Amino acid sequence: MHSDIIKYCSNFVELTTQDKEILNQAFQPTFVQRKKFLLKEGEKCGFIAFIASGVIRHFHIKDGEEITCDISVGPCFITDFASFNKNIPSKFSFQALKDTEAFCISYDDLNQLYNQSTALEQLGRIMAENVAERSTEMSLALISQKPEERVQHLLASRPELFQLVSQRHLANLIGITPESFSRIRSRISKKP
Amino acid sequence: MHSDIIKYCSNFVELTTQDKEILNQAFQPTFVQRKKFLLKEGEKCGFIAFIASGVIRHFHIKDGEEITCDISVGPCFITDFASFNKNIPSKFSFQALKDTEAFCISYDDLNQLYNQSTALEQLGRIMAENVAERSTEMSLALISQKPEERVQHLLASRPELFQLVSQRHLANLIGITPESFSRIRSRISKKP
DNA sequence: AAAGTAGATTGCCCTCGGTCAATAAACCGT
DNA sequence: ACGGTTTATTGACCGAGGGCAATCTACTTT
Repeated sequence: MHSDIIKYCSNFVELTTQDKEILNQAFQPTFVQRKKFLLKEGEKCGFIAFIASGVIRHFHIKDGEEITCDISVGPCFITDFASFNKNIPSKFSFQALKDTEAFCISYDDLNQLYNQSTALEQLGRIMAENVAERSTEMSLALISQKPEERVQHLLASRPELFQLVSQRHLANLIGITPESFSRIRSRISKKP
Repeated sequence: MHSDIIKYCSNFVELTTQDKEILNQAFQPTFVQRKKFLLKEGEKCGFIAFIASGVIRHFHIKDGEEITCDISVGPCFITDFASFNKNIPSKFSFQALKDTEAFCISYDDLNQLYNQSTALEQLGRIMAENVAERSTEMSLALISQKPEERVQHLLASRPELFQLVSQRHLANLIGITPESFSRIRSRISKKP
């Protein structure tokens, strides 16, 4: 629902009635059917999307292969900041893995919105900080842990993903092949 | 110099005379001698630091080993958002590799500053977006490229680092051992 | 200048994960 | 329910990178 944006954002900042009004008007509802795309690599990512419900897979194509680099489960915000801010083609595609209810706002509308309310500007900052935090943590995991540790960490920290997405995508996410992912899993379940 | 903050920030937002005044007052100068620490892992990172000049190595300790996960060359801002925002112990140490001129602001002072000026709130958002962008790119490189590609990319994109930091640190940064780093480099210089 | 410490390089061996291929199972569209 | 496609698992083989140790060099420290 449209009002989910309000509910979600209220977790981070205090919104006035007017702020809520602005949010409601600025975000355009966009339904994305399972397997369809919210963004295709090479296009400009001219929006920030609030994913009210559903699941979005972020992937990049390398040597003809899709590399899944993130899985976003609603409610959350997604965008490609590099493309969004610099107005350049995106390196990523956003594909729905489940029917997804999204609400999008364009660059210009967003900046206008930022100028109208400090709470919203603050919200934008907090969202960016959260992305920064998450991907810093992800980089650290990738350079400091071995594949087997990363599998264990994934099992422990995001078990819900195993119902939502295929193992080949999960394997990409932690930088290994689907075959290794399968082998490591079976190795883990035998040993412990 | 203190005024470097103003110069740097002006690249991102328009600052009024008053904004400049506020910035000057809010940031406390902190000199960090080569090899000394701006932050030690386990402490709370209660500040955002503007690095006016110098070089800071970010590292995390894993199994008793230092894992260098970022190198920040001034001018730039650094912090650990996870620790800073949630007020929890940091997973990182910040060590100066060169004598470093930093200017720090505390959490409370920063939030006060955000309330005083939308330009500064905006600045905070843009800094966070930049971190998000950089570390998203870093994660992608780690999951989509092989060690040899990452070495080549590092050589191409940040050659200046080879003068500033030891190879063992650069090796960590791209998730390989110093020995492999050395071997891959010599392999590269022979082949093409 | 000497001694001691840290970094870089190289060799050897080994392991883990990558690659390729075959099979089996689950999923999909019609 | 059917045939076709995608996915998961397993096997066999291989090779890049890891681990360890020895050597050599460069840098600090006194």
